[in-house]
Amino acid sequence: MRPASRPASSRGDLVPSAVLGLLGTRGPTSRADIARALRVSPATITQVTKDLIARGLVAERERGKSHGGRPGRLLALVDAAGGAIGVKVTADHLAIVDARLDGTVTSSAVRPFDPDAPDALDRLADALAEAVAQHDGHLLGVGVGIPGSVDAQASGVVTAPTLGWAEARVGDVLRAALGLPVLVENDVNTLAVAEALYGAGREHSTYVVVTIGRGIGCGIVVDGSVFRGAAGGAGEIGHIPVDPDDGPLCGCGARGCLEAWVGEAALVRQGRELGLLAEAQGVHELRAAADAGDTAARDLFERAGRLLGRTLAGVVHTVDPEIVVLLGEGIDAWPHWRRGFEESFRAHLMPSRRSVPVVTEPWADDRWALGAAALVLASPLDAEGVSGEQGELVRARLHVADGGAP
Amino acid sequence: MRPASRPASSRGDLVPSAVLGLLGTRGPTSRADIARALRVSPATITQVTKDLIARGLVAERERGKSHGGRPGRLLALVDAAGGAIGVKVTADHLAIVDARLDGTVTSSAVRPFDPDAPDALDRLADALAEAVAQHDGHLLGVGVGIPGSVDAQASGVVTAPTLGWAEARVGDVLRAALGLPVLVENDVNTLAVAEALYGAGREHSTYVVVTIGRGIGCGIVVDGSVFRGAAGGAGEIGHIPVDPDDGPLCGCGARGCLEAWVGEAALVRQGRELGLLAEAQGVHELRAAADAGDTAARDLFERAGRLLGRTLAGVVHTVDPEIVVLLGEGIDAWPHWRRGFEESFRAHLMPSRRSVPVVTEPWADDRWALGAAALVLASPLDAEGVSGEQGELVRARLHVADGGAP
DNA sequence: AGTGCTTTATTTAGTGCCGAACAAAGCCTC
DNA sequence: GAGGCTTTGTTCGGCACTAAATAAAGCACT
Repeated sequence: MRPASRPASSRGDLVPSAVLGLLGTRGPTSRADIARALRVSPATITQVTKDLIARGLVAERERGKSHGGRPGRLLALVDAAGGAIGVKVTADHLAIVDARLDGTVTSSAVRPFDPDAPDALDRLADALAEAVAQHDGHLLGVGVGIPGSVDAQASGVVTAPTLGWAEARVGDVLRAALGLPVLVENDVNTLAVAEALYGAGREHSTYVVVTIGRGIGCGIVVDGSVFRGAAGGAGEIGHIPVDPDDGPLCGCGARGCLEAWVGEAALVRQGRELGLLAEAQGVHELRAAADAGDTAARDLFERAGRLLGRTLAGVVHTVDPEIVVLLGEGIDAWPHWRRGFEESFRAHLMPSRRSVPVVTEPWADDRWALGAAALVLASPLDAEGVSGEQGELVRARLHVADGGAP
Repeated sequence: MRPASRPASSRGDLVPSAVLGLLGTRGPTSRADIARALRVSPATITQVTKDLIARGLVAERERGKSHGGRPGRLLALVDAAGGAIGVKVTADHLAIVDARLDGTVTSSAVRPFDPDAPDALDRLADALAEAVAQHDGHLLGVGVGIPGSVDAQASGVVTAPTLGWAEARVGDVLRAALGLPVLVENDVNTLAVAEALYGAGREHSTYVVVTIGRGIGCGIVVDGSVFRGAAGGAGEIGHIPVDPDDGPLCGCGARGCLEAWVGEAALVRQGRELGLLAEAQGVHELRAAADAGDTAARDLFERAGRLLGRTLAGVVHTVDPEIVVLLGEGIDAWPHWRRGFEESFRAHLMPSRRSVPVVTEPWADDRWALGAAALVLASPLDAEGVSGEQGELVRARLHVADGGAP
């Protein structure tokens, strides 16, 4: 039988979680504003908040401003009602953060990591267990960002060539070891989720988040939630073919992928071929050369920008986003990419699309891990059930919060 | 204020419409099967069908087969409980069909049409009024397929360069003239909707529908409903840049668009440049030459296939569909495209994506217009509210069906 | 001050849908 | 054919949410 055309729509009991999530991300808000933001009736908000106040999760604060009528009573979380651990897994290290509902990071750590080790998953669990033990307060769950494909956030079966993992049951192992809800997602998608909570998502509902760094990635956000494709593999724009004559071999096995031209390894290789870099030098030195005015280095970045611009024009035609957000550990070289990018990108867009905004965001080292934590912190807002059963568990934990009132 | 992160989710009252839509497209079905297909509880189906039977819209039929237990009573629409008019607008003609809920076409017509005429919209309304007058039975609404961008199905503001229309208020004009619900959509998206109802949608929920013909288009279906992008412009893959050195000028104003290489006009132009076609000859003769074994013509199609294959590989990486469906008035030449396509497409896919199925569907002249009609016929199944207020009106008309019982 | 207007919050009656228990109707095995 | 198993369909109590009416609280005019 055909899969039902309508996705269960998981009715019921979303509003209390949504209210908590909203208060966590937006701060004090009046009942009327909550009702409008969540598109539910004011009556519902009255009922729900009455219950939340009785349970000690939410409290009334001062009066808000009048907008021409009776001013609202602001409601706020009693306390940072929950936190989450986020981890980004890479080929050589783990980045781990402890974050609160409002997106502030309370602690941050980096650990060496060998994904090829036979007990790699256990080591990952150990590192997370340590972070969990150090956490102070009520912990909602653990988010994991993976450079690869994840079948579903809730199950967490991972296939990641760069880590040498195939069908690794990351979710199951970590859940068993930690006894907490665990959400696993492609690393770029975690950034897209974080962006939806704390970044572009505040202003827009449909956009793409493009990462520039070791690889080229893309998270697609549609109506406020991350679009994953049929098997969690949407947004792999690093492997869009960009060269008619095949081009360099990519790590994925195909030829002429975008990433094989403008990924970090490709840029370094080109820099060495041009004699710009010595053996031990990397992309950092390449950028320094361009900063210093080296025309060969500048041309190199400019070519990369042109290629990226042309490719993103295709992505924009396919997805039709409101805006494009650029991010990633390579973003500090963007001024050099930009010259090639802007011209090529705009020239290849159809007129109705030509003014789509492209914005860059500053980058911080813990950004990947914060994205993973955001996965957990966003699940109360996840109406479509992308986070599945594990999201339910996070919501359940949010409800039994021990309060922690002073 | 930021647009709410959750799309209203339009609670309530969806099930009766969904039941009618399901019975219309699937034929007689037992209550238990309906409940499973719609993912609602059997209790709800009992209640809803009781009401529908009382109102004369649905009737019990013979017993079904036993699946090891009590056999179900099949339920069916009392009658083809409604029909819809669909029209496809092109630069030189209108194709109009009258279709029933199950997708059968009861009448079909083609009228000359000049979209540049100052009263073009009134002429369109006249042609549709005639079709409406000729319709026998209960009419649910009118669907319009447009080769261009449509802001939203329910409002129907059209920007279509090929028709010379900018911000044309197609929906408003037709609604005023016809007094019926009118849904307007990009023509490729109407095919995607039809596919969701009667084609690939029966087996899959996330896929892309690619049209080959005058232009190259793409409808993206996600979880059973059409993905439109931020402004209804998603899927414009005909304007993905495919040539690093700019390439031929496209109708959209940019250079090197896919469509400028493999659209019908481009193929004909290339055929003429190669001396394969005389002045008055077109793509039909080009295909005939390839059929007859002309190697130059064959190479021409093969090159087009390679280019399409490479581009679609990029689309597959971006969207991650379960399958790719090929369609369109140019599909009869597919065997010639295919040689170039298959090799190029597969070679540029990453391993995990390499086995994505590509299927072609037979083409008929009224297919575009049937797609437009499907827009209306699908709106009872439209849980996400893509069809908006006009979809509500279609549902309302479905409910007050005059029955027409024998 | 008084009257109206606007916005916020609560109360009340009602609806759509669900879960669980139960009844009905066919196959199976002994 | 008697009971058991399986699947279908119904009943009933309950819950989440809503619309509409009402109260409450501020501003803006006279």
